[in-house]
Amino acid sequence: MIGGTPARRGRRRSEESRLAILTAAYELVLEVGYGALTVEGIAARAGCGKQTVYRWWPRKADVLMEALAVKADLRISTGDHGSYRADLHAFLRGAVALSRAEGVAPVLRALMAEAQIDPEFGARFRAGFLDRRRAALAVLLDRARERGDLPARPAPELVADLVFGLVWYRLLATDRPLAAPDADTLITLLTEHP
Amino acid sequence: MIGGTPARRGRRRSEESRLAILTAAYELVLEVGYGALTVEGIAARAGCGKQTVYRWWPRKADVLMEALAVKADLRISTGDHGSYRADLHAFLRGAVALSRAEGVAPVLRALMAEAQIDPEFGARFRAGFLDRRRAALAVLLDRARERGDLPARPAPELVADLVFGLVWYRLLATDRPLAAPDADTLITLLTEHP
Amino acid sequence: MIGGTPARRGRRRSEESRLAILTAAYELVLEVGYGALTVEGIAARAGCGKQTVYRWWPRKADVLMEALAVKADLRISTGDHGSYRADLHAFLRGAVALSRAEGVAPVLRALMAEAQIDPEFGARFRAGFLDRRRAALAVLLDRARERGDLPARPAPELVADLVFGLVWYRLLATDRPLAAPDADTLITLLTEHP
Amino acid sequence: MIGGTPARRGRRRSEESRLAILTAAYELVLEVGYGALTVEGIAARAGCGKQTVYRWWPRKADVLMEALAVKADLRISTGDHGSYRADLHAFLRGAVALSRAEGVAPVLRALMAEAQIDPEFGARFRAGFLDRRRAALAVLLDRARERGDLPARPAPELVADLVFGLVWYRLLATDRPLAAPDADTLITLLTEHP
DNA sequence: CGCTAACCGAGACGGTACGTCCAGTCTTATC
DNA sequence: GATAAGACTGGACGTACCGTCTCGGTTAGCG
Repeated sequence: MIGGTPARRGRRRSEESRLAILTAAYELVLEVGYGALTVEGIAARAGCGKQTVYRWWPRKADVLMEALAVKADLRISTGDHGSYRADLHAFLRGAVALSRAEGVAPVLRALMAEAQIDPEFGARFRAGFLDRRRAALAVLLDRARERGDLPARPAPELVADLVFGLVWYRLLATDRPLAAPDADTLITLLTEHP
Repeated sequence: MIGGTPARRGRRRSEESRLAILTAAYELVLEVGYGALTVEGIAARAGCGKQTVYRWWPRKADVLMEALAVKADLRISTGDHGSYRADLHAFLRGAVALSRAEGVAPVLRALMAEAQIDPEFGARFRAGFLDRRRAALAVLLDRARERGDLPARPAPELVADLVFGLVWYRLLATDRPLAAPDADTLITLLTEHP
Repeated sequence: MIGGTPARRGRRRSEESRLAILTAAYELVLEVGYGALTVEGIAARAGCGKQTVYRWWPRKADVLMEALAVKADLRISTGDHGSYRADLHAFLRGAVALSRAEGVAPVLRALMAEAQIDPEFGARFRAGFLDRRRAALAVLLDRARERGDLPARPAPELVADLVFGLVWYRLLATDRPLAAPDADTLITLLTEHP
Repeated sequence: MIGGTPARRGRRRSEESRLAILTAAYELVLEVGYGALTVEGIAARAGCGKQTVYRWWPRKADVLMEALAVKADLRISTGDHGSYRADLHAFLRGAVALSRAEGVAPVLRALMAEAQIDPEFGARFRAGFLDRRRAALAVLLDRARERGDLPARPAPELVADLVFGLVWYRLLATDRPLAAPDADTLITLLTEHP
C-alpha cells in the first residue's frame, strides 16, 4: 500500500482524554482565572497525566485556544447580504455576540495576554485566531470593492484595524464589551464617509 | 499648624534603591522579556533585597508601570491648537511617538497583558494609566464641544474607544505600530463626518 | 494471598538521590556545622531539587539522623559475654568507640540539640535512636537479672540513666568524650555495689 | 589615672528596657518554644527596638541565659551540712528543685541545645553556667576530701560527670526530670562504695 | 546653659533560607 | 505506542528574620 494513511502502530490517541483536557481547561480558567491556571490543575481535573497534556499542546494557552474553538461558536458570517453595509452589520453582530457570550470574554482576554508574554504562542494565536478573523473581514471588503460600494477611504487594512481595535479595546481595557449601538455607529462612520 | 507631616520615625526610604529597582526592571524586561522577568532578577540587578521590592510594589507589573513613568515621557499634549482637528493631530502625534519609542512598546504590551491576568493589577493599570489617557483625550473633546467644532457623531466616548482601540490593536495584535498616515486618516474620519 | 506488593505505578524513588542527599548532609554538617546546614545546601551538593529532600524527610535533622545510620556503624553489642560485668564492658566499649569515631560526635550533638528545639523531631529522635539504645542496654540488664548477677540497686532504669547520662554529658557539656578508663570506673561502680 | 568607673558620658542604659527584654524573652520561649523565638519577637513584646537587644546581647540565647538568672533562683547550696553525704543531699535537692521549677526546664534545654549549635555561645554557656555548677560541686568534694569522708573512687571529676550526667540526661532525653528518690539512690551509690 | 556623647523606639536596608508551587522531563506498569 | 501515575531536576514564589544602618528624639555629664 502506497501513501494514504501512514499505517499507525500502537495505541491511538484517546479522544476521551482530549475532550476531558479541553473541558477541564475551559472550566478552570473561568473558575480560578488564567493566572491560577496550571497544567497540573488541568491534568488533575481531566483525570489524566501531565505528559498527556504536554504530548499534544506546547503551552496551557494552546489548550485554551483549542478549547475555545470547541466550546464557543467561532463561525463568522461572511455571507453576501447584498451590500457592504449589510455585510458589515452581520459581521459585527457576530463579533458582539461572541464577545458577550458566557465565558468567552475571559478566555479571549487571557489568550491575547499570553500572546504578549510568550512570542511563540503569539505567533500561533495570530495565525490561528487573529488572522482568520481579519481574513473573514477581508472577504467582505473584497466583495464590496468588486461591487463598487467600498468607500475610497479608509483603506481596507485600516478598516480592519478600526473594527478589531474597537472590539478588542472594549474587551481588554474597559468594562463595556462591544454592544450593538456602538457597532451601528461604527458602520455608519465607515460607510457614509464621502 | 499641628502635625502637617505625621512625624516620620525610623530610617527613610532609599531613593537610590527605588531608582535602581525601576532601572533594573526596565532594562531586564527589554533584555529577557516579561515572561522571564522575575522579582528575584530585579532585586539582584538592582543590588537590593527582594523585600525592598515587595515593600513598595505588590507585583512586578507595578514596578514596571512606575518604571515606565520614570523612563518614558508620558506627557500628553492637551494644549489648545485652535481647532478640534489640530488638537487631535497633536494628541495622536504623541501617541505615535510613544508607541514607537525605543523600548516602550514591549513594556506597554506586558502591562496590558498582566492587566488581563491579574485583576487587581488591572484595576491599578486602568486607574493609573488607561484612564489618564482617556481623561487627556476628554479635555480635547470637551474643548471642541464648547468651541462648536465637534461632530455630532460619534459620541465622545466612542471617539475615545476608536482612537485608543486603533493604537492598542496595532500594538498588541500586529507588527505595525501606529504611524502618522494612519493617524491622519483617522483624524479625517473623525472630523469630516457630516 | 493476592496483591502482596500493591502494584506500584509511576516512577520509583531514586536510590541514587537518596544516597547523594544523605552523603551531602553528612559532609556538610562536618564542614560548616549544624547551624549553617541548610536544605538548600544539601540539595545543591547532592545535585537534586529541594523538593526531593522535602518529599522524603520533614526536617534537615531527619536527613542527618538517617545519614548517621548509613555512615556510622550504630550496631550495639548485646551478645552474651558470660557475666553482667563483661556484657557492660562490651556495651560501653561500643559507646566509647562511637562517640570518638570520626565525625560522629558533632552529628550526635546536633541531633540532640534539634530534639530540644523541635518537639516533633524530638519524638522521632527518641523513638528512632535514644530508645533503641536503651532497649539494647535493657537486654543486658534482663539477662543479668535472669542470671542472678544484677545488683539489687540501682534499679535497671536508673542504671540506664547513669550510663547514658555519663556518655551524653561528656559529649554535650565537656571537651572530654567518654574514654575507656571512665567506662571501667562506671562498671565497677555499678557491679561492685553491695 | 585612678577611677573604677570610667567617667561615663551620655544617657545611661535603661534598666527598664533591660528587664522588659529579659521578661519578654522568658515569656516568649515558654509560649512558643525556642525554635520560634526571635529577636524581633522579643523586641516587639518588650516594646523596644531590635538594636537595643543587639547592643547588649550577641544572641537570643544570651538574652535567655541572663533571663534565667533573673527569673530563676540559680543559687546552689554549698554550705557545710556536716558530712559528704549530707552536702550531696542538699546539692541534689537544689538540682531537683531547679529542674522541676515552673518554666525552667524548657529554658535549660534550649540553652544546652544552642550551645551545641553555636560554638561561641557554647563557650559562654559553659563558662557562665555549666562550669559554675561544677565549681559548686567541687566545693563539696574538696571539703569531703579534707574531711576524709570522700571515697577513693570514683575520682571527683567523674563524680561530677555522673551527677550532672544524670540530671541533664533526664532533662534532655526523657520525660522524667530528676526526682528525689533518684537523687537518693545516686547518693548511696557515690558514698557507700567501698 | 549649651554642647555633645550615648542611649532609646522605629523602621528601612541588603541578605539568606524557608517551605511551597509548578514547569517540563523521565520512568514505571498498564492498556 | 499512548496512557495514568508519580518521582525527578530546576527555579521563582512571597515570607520571615537576620544583623546593620539611619532617623528623630531623649537623657545625661562636662565645659
